[in-house]
Amino acid sequence: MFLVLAHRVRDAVAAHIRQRYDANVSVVIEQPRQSNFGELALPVCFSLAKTLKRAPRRIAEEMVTELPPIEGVASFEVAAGGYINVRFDRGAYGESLLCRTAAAPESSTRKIIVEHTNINPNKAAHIGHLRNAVMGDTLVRMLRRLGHTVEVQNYIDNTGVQVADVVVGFHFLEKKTPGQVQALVDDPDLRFDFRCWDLYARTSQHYKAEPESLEWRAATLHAIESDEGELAETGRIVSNAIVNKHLDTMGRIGVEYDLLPRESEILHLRFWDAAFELLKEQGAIVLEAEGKNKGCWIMPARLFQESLKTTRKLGRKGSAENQSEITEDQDQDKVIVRSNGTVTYVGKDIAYQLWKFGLIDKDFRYVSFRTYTDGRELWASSAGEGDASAPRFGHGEKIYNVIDVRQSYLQDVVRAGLRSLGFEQQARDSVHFSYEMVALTPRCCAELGIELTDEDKRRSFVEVSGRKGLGVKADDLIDMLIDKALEEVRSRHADTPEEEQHRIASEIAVGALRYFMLRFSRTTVIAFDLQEALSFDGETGPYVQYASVRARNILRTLAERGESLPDFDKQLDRMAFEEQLAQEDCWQLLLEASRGEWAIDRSVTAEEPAQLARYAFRLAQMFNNFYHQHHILNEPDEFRKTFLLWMARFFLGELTRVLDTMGIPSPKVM
RNA sequence: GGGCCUGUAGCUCAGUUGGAUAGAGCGCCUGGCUUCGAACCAGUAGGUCGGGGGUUCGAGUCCCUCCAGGCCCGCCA
Repeated sequence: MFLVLAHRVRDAVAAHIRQRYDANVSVVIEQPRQSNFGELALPVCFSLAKTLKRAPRRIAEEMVTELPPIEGVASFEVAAGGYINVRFDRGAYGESLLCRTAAAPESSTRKIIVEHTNINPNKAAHIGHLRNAVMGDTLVRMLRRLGHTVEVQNYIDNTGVQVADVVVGFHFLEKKTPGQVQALVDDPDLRFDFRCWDLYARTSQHYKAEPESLEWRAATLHAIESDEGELAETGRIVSNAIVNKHLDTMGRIGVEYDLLPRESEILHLRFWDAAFELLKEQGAIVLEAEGKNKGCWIMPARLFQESLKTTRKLGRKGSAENQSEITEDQDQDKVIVRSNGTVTYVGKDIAYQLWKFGLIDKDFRYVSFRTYTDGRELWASSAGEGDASAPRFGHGEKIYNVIDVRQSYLQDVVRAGLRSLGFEQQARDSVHFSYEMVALTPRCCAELGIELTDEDKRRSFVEVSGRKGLGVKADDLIDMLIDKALEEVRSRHADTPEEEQHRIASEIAVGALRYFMLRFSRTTVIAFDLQEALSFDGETGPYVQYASVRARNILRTLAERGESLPDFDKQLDRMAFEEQLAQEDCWQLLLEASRGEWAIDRSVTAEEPAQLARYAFRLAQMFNNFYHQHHILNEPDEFRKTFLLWMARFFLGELTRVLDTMGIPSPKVM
């Protein structure tokens, strides 16, 4: 509703300005700094002042008297140096929310692909992976809420060095056969992914101590790529088992996928060959005849350096000066195909990105990988037969790649690849949804018994490292959150059955975790602090969940007292809202609660999920305040009580939807 | 050496394409549970927005420069 009205005002004012002043300026809508200024603020007169060469305040005064009436708007006011503040008709606004027929968003045929999680299938997931998955999953939920068709892909690099190193550990260090590794996977008393976590660190240490053992890695990589022999078999066992563990972990926090495209199929179905031909034809890559890259197919540096400049906000001032900086420097060229004929990681990524847009004449075959409890099917790529009933994947029109910021350079190269193939639009529609890493504070390391060098101890944070085994496992963190929540739940609801207690604790844990991962903006390094992450007070997921529980409690207690919920449609009308909403705190809460869709829209446009988290917190905060001031069930005035009950119910519905958009459950009790 | 990001209250962070009196949480201090359960609410204290220039009606926000910190720049993935 808020969004509808805001757009109506924007369009009406823009039309008025075109007609009256013959000027075409974009009408920006802001939220006033102070709530008593009104519901919308228009700074448009400031920009208009430049073209009209008149004082902004004068223009505003003139415009306020000349603007035609707009449905739902009560008044316009001039403020400060030339703002136009807009006040809504409260009665009409309330009434429109009463008989709201949640207009289903127009579903578009445009498909958006979001790729996220992408964890190497060689060890347990850690907290950095959680940030990726929560951010990606929230983006998906927001897009779907806005009516988009979204396909979620979780890319599995099952042929890379990371998997190879764990295979090396099992085969060469522990002398285990594929059968013995499979036995470890099947052992119910063993966390296979935790076992691999340690083994991976051990193998890395071994390489350091005995560099000649790196031959094992080369042999294993080769075996995995050709998919022959015991090493390859162990590789399949490891990666499949770990992928399943990752899916279980993500399932705990409500993250699901549609497709697992696997690197093994990118290789075996020769996606790269198709992409290679295209790149050669278009001259995007060239065969280097001499120098350090002799015998390699390379992408010249100027391609992605120029591409960078066009993507970023138009170069600096002197472009001539900049031109000279782009030199024919071989050091900067990016090798795509090695001199031995094998393709690099970026090359495969370009091929994959082309496939996602439907730009190469190749497709995977698909097999079902698992069925989620809600009945949704998760598919995986396959080089074999494939299932004819699989849906059509790929062919996206916009692609979000949720990958941490350290991959920016490679993502730029991928985009440059598209651009030099002439796919300008697709390059623009390839979004690197980047985010900063999750690091550990020295204090956190100390609490977890992780040894640090003296140098690291002096830093404000330490990077997570799988090779060093340095990190916090996702499942460990989730377990800690559940334990802490369970303690609280037990002390508050001693009579509740244990199973129920555990369910509530899990919901609170998920809320705490997902909110924590969302509340920081994407460019902020999260210096992970255990105590901070385990907090349930203040700006946290449980705080927001608690507000919804309070609203629910009011409605439940009403029923327990034998009173029935009033028939709001009959008892409330425009006049009633006008009267009740004259009270400022009620109006402000209602207004904020009705802004959910607007918040989601803004969050997607700004490509910043943290904005939605902050909106949810602000809304919860306002309700907690409201809750404290109005003792709804004891309200003596029946009419007012009806209104307040409606407010509680409306708030509950809206907050629940926003929480759901962030993948945060709304517990029945807390 | 080049590219990107960050610097705002004691700590952790927001700050809406330049706009009205710079905000929140935590922590500290004070007050509030016989209530729809306090995982809460109210209040106090706490700021040269890293430093210096510039652009204009207006700068935490844009430009330049310096300082500090982080990430990336491989025939690894």
